[in-house]
Formats: sequence, C-alpha cells, structure tokens
Amino acid sequence: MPNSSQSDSNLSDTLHRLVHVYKSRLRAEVAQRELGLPITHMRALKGICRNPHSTAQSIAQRMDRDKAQITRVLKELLSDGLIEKRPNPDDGRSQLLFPTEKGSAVMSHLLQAERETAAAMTRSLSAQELTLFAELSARMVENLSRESDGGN
Amino acid sequence: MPNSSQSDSNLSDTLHRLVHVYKSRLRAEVAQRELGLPITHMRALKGICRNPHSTAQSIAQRMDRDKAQITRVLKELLSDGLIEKRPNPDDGRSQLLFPTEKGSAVMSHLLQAERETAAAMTRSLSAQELTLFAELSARMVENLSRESDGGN
DNA sequence: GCACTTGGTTGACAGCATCAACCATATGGG
DNA sequence: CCCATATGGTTGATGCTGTCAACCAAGTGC
Repeated sequence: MPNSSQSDSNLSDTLHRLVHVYKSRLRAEVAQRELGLPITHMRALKGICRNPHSTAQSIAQRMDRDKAQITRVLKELLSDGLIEKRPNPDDGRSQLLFPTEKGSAVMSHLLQAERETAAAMTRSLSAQELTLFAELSARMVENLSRESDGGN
Repeated sequence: MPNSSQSDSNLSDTLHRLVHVYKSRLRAEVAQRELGLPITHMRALKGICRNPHSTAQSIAQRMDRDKAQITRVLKELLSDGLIEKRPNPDDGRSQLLFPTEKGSAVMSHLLQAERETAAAMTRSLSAQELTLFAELSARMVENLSRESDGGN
C-alpha cells in the first residue's frame, strides 16, 4: 500500500482525493440509511428546506449549477414526493418550492448522514483548524468565481 | 441576485463549490491550449510521467480510482499516442507504462495549465496558508481513507 | 404590438464512478 | 504436475453529473 503522504505537494491531487473520498463516504452513509438520494438531490433538497421561497433559479444560483441540471433534480424530488411546487404569485413563469413532510423527514436523516461524514473526516482537526480550512476554501472559491462571473 | 458570498460556511457545500469552480477553470485552461484531455486523463498521464514504472494497478491505487476506469483512461491515452505499454519483465499479466515524446510534451502544457489555475485560485493566499490548506486536506483524506481502522 | 429578457424544460452528449463478470497469468499446496 | 485461489487487467452495464443548445412561456420596456 502506498503511504498516504506520498505523491503530492500538489494541490490539485489533494483536492481530487479529498472530494472523492468525501463523496464516497457520504454516499455510503446515505445508502446505509436507505435514503435513495444522490448527492446533488440531497443538496438541492437541503437548499429548499433551508430557504423558504426557493425557485429553481435560486437553487441553481446557490448551488452554482446549470439550470438544466436543476430542473431534472427537482423533477425527481417532486416525483419522489419530497418537495412540492406552488405557483409564484409574483411571477407566472416560476414556481415556489417547498419540502413536503416526507421531504423534511428525509432531510433530517440526510443531515445526520452529512454530520457523521463530516465528523469522521475532520476528527483529527481542531475547531480552529476547521474554521480556517473553511475560510481558506471560501477565499479560493471567491478567487475563481469573481472573474468569470457566473453566466447562467 | 448574484450574491456569491455564501451565508453558511458548511463544509460540504464549500467543498462542492470549490471543486466545481476549480475543475471548470482547469478545463477551460486546458481547452484554451487545445489539449483535448479530460481531467482524469490528465491526472493519469501526470502519474505516469512522474513515476517511472507505473502499471495500471499502481496508477489506480495512486489515484484511488476504480481499475475499470483506469483501464479506459489508459486505453485512450494510448490511442492518442501519449503513452506506451511495454511488457513487464516481472509479471506477464501487467505492462509498464511510459509517456511517449508527445505525451511528455503535452504534459508540460498541462502542468502549465494546472499551475495557472492553481495560481489564480490561490492568489489571495500566502504561501503559509497554502501549505496549511494542503496539510489539512491531507489529514482529512487520511481520516476517511483508512477504513474501519479504529485508531484515531 | 413588438423586441428583448428571464424562468424553466427538454434533448443530446461527454465525463466519471461503481459493480459484476470475465480472461490470463501468477502462486502455493497437495 | 494439478488444482484452487489470488491478482492484473478488460469489458459491459448503469447511474450520476456537467454542459451546451434549442425551445416555450411569461414578464418588461418601448
């Protein structure tokens, strides 16, 4: 087995590895709870639960994903009975999104899974390190997303 | 409302966002140089260039990817003339992988693209912060990648 | 009314992960 | 030597994700 400190001084590799292992673990946690939800769906649902008057557009922006992708995800959340659409009184083109009861219930399990995954991942980090990591990440996101300003 | 400052510093979200924006940018840099290589291919090639006697297996392990996936990637790198296979004198089942001249040339452009992307992403970070980030990432990878290994 | 924008949907396709089945070559034990 | 088993590698199938383009319906400003 390769010792794990090998091979990168490299930011790129580290990032790929981190996300890969994180997603695998999260998928496993979710699967274990028999909530058959892909990660993107989970994130979308999370956005809807957290945010009162979401629309497809607002979800897309918050997640920084293609609106086509969001449409499909919402369609599935809808057909799974996890969310519902209601007409938007302010704009006939869009609908407001709300979690159903089932959606809220599922969400709490998902959050649990997410929490456990994060806990496992960060178990060797102090709170301070964790905060720092999040802050640095956020700054990097800013660096890259400022210039090629989102055109969705 | 293009509010790019995300309200909650959720680790999960931040990570998704970071990788998404990083990959987009890297893809763009690579495309700009007209090296038609997907990111996974690029990483595999990088592994081969950096490491003398790679086999499919060793690449798979180093990248922590499914060997099936690696097989396909190598197949394409091969048909693009970027790498070559030579019989492994020590094991008739596997072949050793080497970059071709073309492969090495392409690699240097790829590294350039990678460097520029990383530079843009980290432009607001000090060297020290960068190191710290890498270190924290590595530790998180460790936390998750040793499986049921109890020792914390 | 008319151009134009914006919210959303659909189709098509590429990239990537994962699982299972499978072949060929080792390897170790009888 | 023969067999069981393990390992390196290949292929197929399937699902999730990202991206682009075309399109429709509803809003906006003139």
